[in-house]
Formats: sequence, structure tokens, C-alpha cells
Amino acid sequence: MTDSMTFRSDCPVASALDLVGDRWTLVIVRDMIFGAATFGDFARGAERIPRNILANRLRRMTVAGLVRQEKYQARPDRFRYLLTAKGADLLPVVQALSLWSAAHLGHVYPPPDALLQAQPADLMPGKPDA
Amino acid sequence: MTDSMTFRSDCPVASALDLVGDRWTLVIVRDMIFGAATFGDFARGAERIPRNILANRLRRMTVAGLVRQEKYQARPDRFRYLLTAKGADLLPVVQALSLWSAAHLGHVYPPPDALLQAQPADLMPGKPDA
DNA sequence: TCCACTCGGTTGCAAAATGAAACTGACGGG
DNA sequence: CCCGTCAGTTTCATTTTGCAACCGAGTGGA
Repeated sequence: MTDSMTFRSDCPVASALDLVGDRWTLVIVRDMIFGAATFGDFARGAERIPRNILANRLRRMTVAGLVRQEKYQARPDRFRYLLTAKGADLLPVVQALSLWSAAHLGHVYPPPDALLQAQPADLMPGKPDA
Repeated sequence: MTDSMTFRSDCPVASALDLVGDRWTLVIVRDMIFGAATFGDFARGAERIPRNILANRLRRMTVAGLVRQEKYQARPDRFRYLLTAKGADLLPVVQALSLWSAAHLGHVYPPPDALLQAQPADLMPGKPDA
């Protein structure tokens, strides 16, 4: 703690949005849910997130404790970005968003079963697939 | 129809974020869930949303079909902003965000029961309080 | 009539965030 | 040596944010 993070209020809704209320953060979480982990994985996503924004978001998410870095190579240091429990628990938010889109936005493809049936615990490393 | 709205991709997650992926839109939805309806109601909310941003968001939400205007006075025309079915269906998203905050952010107050037990249908006008 | 006040915005402006694109540094392969 | 990959960083123009002041149409006294 002593995050230095400031929240607009003590409201749980507003506070959550202070952390994930932007157009990219949950897109990165979505990619992680589907197995993306490296900088390049995210940069290659369908929405073409700008690389500077991506670097910035990964930094904020790490500071916020949504994500942790795991070094997979040294010289130069390279990291895999993995969801923490805090980050994995955003799964219901992502699921709710995708169900809403499926119900109300005509142009989207249906949320994959892998997304709808996932559970936060599935998203954390240490437990490979069953 | 012919929304002029452009989405980054056909992904349901990214598309939902194209509409509600900012720090204010879902705060306004939250206030509506608790009965706020007029411009002044929203402006007086705890987070002190700037009035120009508020006007802009209410316009976008109206265009996006999340909200509709109901005139409650003429000369000068004044409107109540009410959730449509599309907007009310964002309730699960708001609920998921508040549960996440309750679980992971120490400083927030607990989500009110009124929020957690609400259902989208409760939020639509025509049904005054029981 | 004059003054104060409310409500629902709009406007101006500075600061911050975004995004496109080029650049960097440390490798690895041939 | 040259090319390519990976993971960022830098530069810079464009947008978006947010503060604060202003405005028009009315209402309520005194």
C-alpha cells in the first residue's frame, strides 16, 4: 500500500473505474485471459494498441497489482506479464461487458465459450490446464 | 442505425469499451441506478464531474441509445435523463465492478444492497417505487 | 422594478492523455 | 556484415480532460 494512487471518491464503482476505466486496460486483460503474455503478444492484438500506450498500461497495471512481471530472459531482460489474483478477479467484469455487447451490439462476434466459462482461478499461473 | 460510431474491432469486449470505456460514463449510470435523473443531480454527485464533460457524456449516451431524454419542463426545455433497456442492462457490469472493488480495494465503502440486488428491469421508468 | 438565485448548459483555455511513427539497444542467424 | 526480432522509448501533433467563468430563461421576493 501507500500506493500514491488517488481515487476520486470512496465509491466502489468510481474507484474501480479509476483503475480500469479506460479503453485499453481491459482489452489487455482480455488478451491475458486468452493466453497472451509478452509485450509483442499484446501489441499484435486485433485493436493495434499503440506501443507507447501499451508500455504505459503494463506499468500502471503492475503498480496497481493487477499484473506481475516474470523474467523469461536476461540480457536484455524480458518479461512475461501475468495476471495476479487481483487482476484475474476482473474476469466477471470482462464477462459482463461481453455479454452486454452480445445482447446489444449487432456487429460483434459472440463471446467465445473459453471466456464465458472461465473462472478467475483458471487464469493464474502455476496451474497449467487440467 | 447508421451510428457513425466506429468500433476498433468486432470483439465484444473492445466494442463495449468503445462505448463505456472511460472514467465517467459508468459513474453516470451508477447515479441513474440510484435515482439521479437531471443534469443537476449528476453534477452534484460525489466525484464532481465537470459540467462540460457531463453534457458531453449525456449527449454520447443518448446517441448510443443508453439513455433517453424526457422533457419535464418547457421554456426553457429541460430534460430528465432515463436509462433505456440497453443502458439498464449495464447493471451487471456496474455490479461486477463494485464487487471487485469491495474485494480488492481497501478504501471503498461496501456496495449498497440496493445496487447488488437491483435488476435491469427495476431501472426502467414506468415502474415507480413499490 | 430590481436584485438574487436556480437550473442547464456553453465557452475559453491550459494541462494531460492519446496515438502514429520513427528510433534504440541487445541480441540471433546466416 | 547485414538482416530481423523483441521490447520498449522518444518525438510530436492531435484530442480529451477539467477548471472556471459566463449565459439565457426563468422564479421568488422586497
